[in-house]
Amino acid sequence: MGRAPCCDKAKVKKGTWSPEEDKQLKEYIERHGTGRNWIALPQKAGLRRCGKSCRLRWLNYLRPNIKHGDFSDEEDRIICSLFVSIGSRWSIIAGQLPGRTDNDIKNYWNTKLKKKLFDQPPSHRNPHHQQHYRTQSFSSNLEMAVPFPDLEGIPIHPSLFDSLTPTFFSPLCQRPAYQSGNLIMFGGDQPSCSSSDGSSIHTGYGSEHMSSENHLHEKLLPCGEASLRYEFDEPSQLHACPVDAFDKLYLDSKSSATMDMSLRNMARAIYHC
DNA sequence: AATTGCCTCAACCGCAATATA
DNA sequence: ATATATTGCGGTTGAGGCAAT
Repeated sequence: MGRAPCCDKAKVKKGTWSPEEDKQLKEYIERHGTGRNWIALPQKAGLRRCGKSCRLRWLNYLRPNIKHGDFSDEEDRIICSLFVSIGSRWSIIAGQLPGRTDNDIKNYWNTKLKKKLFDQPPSHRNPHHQQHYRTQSFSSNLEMAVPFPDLEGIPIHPSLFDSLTPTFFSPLCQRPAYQSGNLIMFGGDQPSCSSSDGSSIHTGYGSEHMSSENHLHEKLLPCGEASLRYEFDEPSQLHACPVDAFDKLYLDSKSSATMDMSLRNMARAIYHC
């Protein structure tokens, strides 16, 4: 028996919100608040929408002081540093960027920032090139060692590898990756980054997950305990730790060249192996 | 001008965590 | 302590727009 649906799918409207619906929702919330009950809200507001849909619409688009588009270099830098350190925990990353939503940042990372950082070949519109990228394969027993002097001591979250998987090293996602000194290793007998069911290891935020995640970090990055501990209870603390580490990648504050080059080099090295 | 294919982003889905009865 | 309801989150999808052919 499956989970009960949050609303009657047959009675609720789906798809893009109309300006009238936006107005209706905005006016209702401005007048009455959310009442901490999104399930009941659409009915009270006279909307034929699922409560979750209303919540998403409000949080991502209608609430005041939302910023859209035009991410600044500083925002890029914060997103990258946090992603490298904590992975795809968009809500936490969004917490460090006033006016930005997790959805916006997620989209931005997936569609632009990732490509910008990893300098995806410009031939992506060419089907031949694309096919080449997608089908490039590695020997199942292959072990690679990629030198990254710049990354020594920097905590790299396993999901950084996950995030690259579809485009850059799909075959490698089946293979463990770990850092040894200033080498990032692929293949070999080290423990895998993936959970037993094949899903990413960074799903879940509970303390149990964190301890297992740290355990993985220890395996992945034997580069000092200090860099392995993250305090997730207080998001504001996140800013200092990873950004400090991340700053090691910068020669000066004017340019992101060093960081870009480090990550790009990693992507290139992986790709060209 | 028409077609094809890629990119973007708003929205949905399912699951885990949390709150409440 | 347990069951149920609700919220919050990250992954994924698909419509629409755009560029290349």
